[in-house]
Formats: sequence, C-alpha cells, structure tokens
Amino acid sequence: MLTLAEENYLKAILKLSNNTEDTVSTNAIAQEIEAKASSVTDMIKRLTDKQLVDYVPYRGVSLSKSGLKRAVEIVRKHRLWEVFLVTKLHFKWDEVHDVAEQLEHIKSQKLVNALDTYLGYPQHDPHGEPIPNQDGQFPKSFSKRLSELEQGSRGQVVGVSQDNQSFLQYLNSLNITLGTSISVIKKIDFDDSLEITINKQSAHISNDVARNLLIKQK
Amino acid sequence: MLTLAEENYLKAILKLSNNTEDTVSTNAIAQEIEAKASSVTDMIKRLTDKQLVDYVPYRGVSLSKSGLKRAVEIVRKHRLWEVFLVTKLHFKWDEVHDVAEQLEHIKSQKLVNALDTYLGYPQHDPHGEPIPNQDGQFPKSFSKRLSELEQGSRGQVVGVSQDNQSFLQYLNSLNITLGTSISVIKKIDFDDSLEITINKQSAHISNDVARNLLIKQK
DNA sequence: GTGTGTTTTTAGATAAGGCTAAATTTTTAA
DNA sequence: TTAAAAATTTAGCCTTATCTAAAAACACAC
Repeated sequence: MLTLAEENYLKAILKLSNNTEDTVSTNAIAQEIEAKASSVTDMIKRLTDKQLVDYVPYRGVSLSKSGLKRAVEIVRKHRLWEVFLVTKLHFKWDEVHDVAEQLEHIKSQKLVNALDTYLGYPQHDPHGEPIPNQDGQFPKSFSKRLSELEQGSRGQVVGVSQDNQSFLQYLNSLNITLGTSISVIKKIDFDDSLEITINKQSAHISNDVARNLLIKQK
Repeated sequence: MLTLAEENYLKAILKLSNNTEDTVSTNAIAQEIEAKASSVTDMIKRLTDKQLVDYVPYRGVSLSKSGLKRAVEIVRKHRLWEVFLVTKLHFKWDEVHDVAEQLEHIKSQKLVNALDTYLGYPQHDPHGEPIPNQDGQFPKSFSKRLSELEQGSRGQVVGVSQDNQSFLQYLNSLNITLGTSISVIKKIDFDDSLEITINKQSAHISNDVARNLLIKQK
C-alpha cells in the first residue's frame, strides 16, 4: 500500500517524463512537488527499494513497470473525479483540481470502477485530458499542441495539458475553452510566442500557454 | 487544518461520548482507534494544545466546543458519502463503511454542500443514522434502542448505530434490515439478551446487538 | 584537462504518530 | 485502610517525510 507522498511522487515523475523514455531529474521533481532536492533524493531511495522506480545516482529516475501502473491508476482516478465534479456537482473546470488532488488518493478498486460506470465511461476529463481505462490504456488522440501548428493553420481547442487554477482562469479571461476556434496568425521566433485569433478576436500568447493547449487541426 | 489522525480521534471521542456530557477514558479511545493507550495519551495532549478537547490527566477527555463542531462535520461527510455510495453507485449497506472512512477526510466545504444538494438533502444514511445539516444540527429522532423496549412490545427497525461490516453482515444473516418488524418475546435477565421474532421467525440476540438496533415502536 | 558553477547526495535535525517497558495514579476488594 | 489490580502516563525508541548545511559529483568553458 502506497503512502500519499509516494503516490504524489509517482504522479510527478509520470507527468515530467510524459510518455517519453527519458529520465527525470531530481531538481525537476523537487520543483513539481514543491520540496527540496534533498527530500526528493530521500524519497527516490524509498521508491527504489520498493521497485517503483529505476534510479542511478546523479543520473535521474524513471518509473518501473509497476510504478507506471500505479501512477496511471492515480491519473485515472483524478480525471474520473474531475468528470464527476463537473458533470454531477456542477463545479467549473477551474474549480476541480484541488479537490481531485485529494480524491485521487482514495483506495477502492470497486469505487473507481463504479464511478466510471456511473459517469458513462468518459474518455476525457473536463480539460480534454485523456482518461486511461481499467487496464491503463489511454484513448487515442489526434490532437497537437498549439505551439506545434504552422503559421496560418487553424483548429479547435480539444484539451489543455495542465489543470491548475491560474492557468485555467487565464484561459477564461482570453475566452478560450474547449471547442474554441483558434488560428495562428504569426509565430514570433524570438520567444516562440504566437499571434492568434480566437473567434475573430486577436490575442498574443506565450509559448508556455501555447504548449499547453491541445488543438484538433482543421 | 486537522491531520487525518486528529480527525479520527475527534470522531472516536464523539462516538464514545455519544450525546452525553461524560468524559471518555483513554482506554476506550485506544480500543476504538485500535492503538495503544500510550499513543492515545500523546495525541490527547496535542488535541488539548489545539483546544479541541478538555482533558484532565487520569480523569478522561471530552470535546471542546470547537472539537465538537469539527467532529460533527466529519460525521456529516461520512454519512453523506455513504448515501452517495448506496443511492448513486449501488453499493450494499455493508460495503460502504471503509470507503466512507476515507472520503470523510476530503477537505472542501463546497464539495460537501454540493454533494448534499445533489443527494437531495438526505436526513439519514443507509443505516438509518441521522445526518447533521450544515449548521451541525441533527434531525429529531423518535426511535429507541431495541434493548430498551419492554417485553411484548413491537416495532420497526429504522436504523443501526454501528456500521461496521461484520455487524451488518450478521444482521443480513438474521434477515434484519431497515424496515424489518421485530417483536420482543422475552428479555433474559441473566445477560440482557432477547428472544425476538423477525417477520414471524424467532431468534435470540445478544444485548450487544439489541443495543445497536434503533426501533420505531408500534 | 582543469577550475568553477550547478546539480545531486549525504549528514544531521525536527515533527507527527506510533510502539514497548517502566513508573505512577486510581480503583477495588479484602 | 491498605494491598493488589487496573488504568494511565512517562520515557525512550522507531519510521516517514520534511528541512538546512555541507560534501561530492558532474558539466562545460577556456
């Protein structure tokens, strides 16, 4: 049985390695978890002992097979609870994150699957992020990051890859939500920021924002 | 912000003092929490420092006003989640306890109240136990414990005051559930056990069981 | 290829929450 | 009313998860 802290570390490592095989650095985890690097080293040792991660000192860490499985289960729970909060309890998409961070740690296989059934086996959470099924498979996605679109191309927002409140509230202020149409007017080489139009209105967004917007290209 | 352990102690003290003004003993808490008496003494000191309980060494402990408020909030959450699990996710009444023990610690005022609304402001949980409202008031009850009924009297089960799985499964095996009619045939002075009939079928139950069955007398 | 700056790890502390064993207080029973 | 039993507390230790400060390893610039 994993502790809350262990689960949060696995989740952070999954997020940072983000479907690559790459190793994750101690500092990156420290930043994600909001802890000191020395604390991270300690925890990584514990996770290594439990064979949840593979670790070479000074070289970084990656999830083991069983660590990946656990991390994906947590993501599944997080996203299912977000769907519950929005579709059943009428939370806004920028209000669900903190509560889902707590609910994702509830331990009951029966509960997760009953919830999944109750919600109608949703494939995406309220931010458009894919929900893995019981076997840990993610639904196929045909979206690209807005930052990868070419100048002049156009598409619809189908998801965001970040669900913290301040990011989502910023999107609200730009009138960007799921389904919004966006065209890339100009890419600025200097800082990789973008001139775009959102439902005819023009705006300027940073690469940091563009990278977290998932677009289905038209 | 209370820790999980602190919340569990407050809940245990509330349960053991059970609407009396009486003080609760260290040993009683130890048994309820499944910890050693020495651990309980430690924790009581921490709770005293936070002014959640009133404590006189060797004399026992009781909830302070703010401790009571916190404890009732936890009970409210526990019971609302139980209603959710049974009415929405189709859990059986003997399957909800352990999950609700986890869910009761989720911290979000908005969530509790949205859940309450979503469930239609239920007054009782699936075991017939009363659910306090947002202000901490319990609905009025007209039930008595089966152990308090006189020989020859009769009534319907409207609740149980214990929701652990083994107790509920024992009730299932006796064909006792909410709504079941019970008559007291004979009270045995020796051990306060009861001869009863359950839907015409006779049975013999201990005082321990009778004390935890809430009856609306006919 | 060496020195300097950055990253990571180690060492040592702390707080929460638990334990065992021993000491102390309270209760009970002779 | 006093001795034994039961209940409670204290003392000292452990684990988890955190921290700061110092040491070690790595990286890269010259």
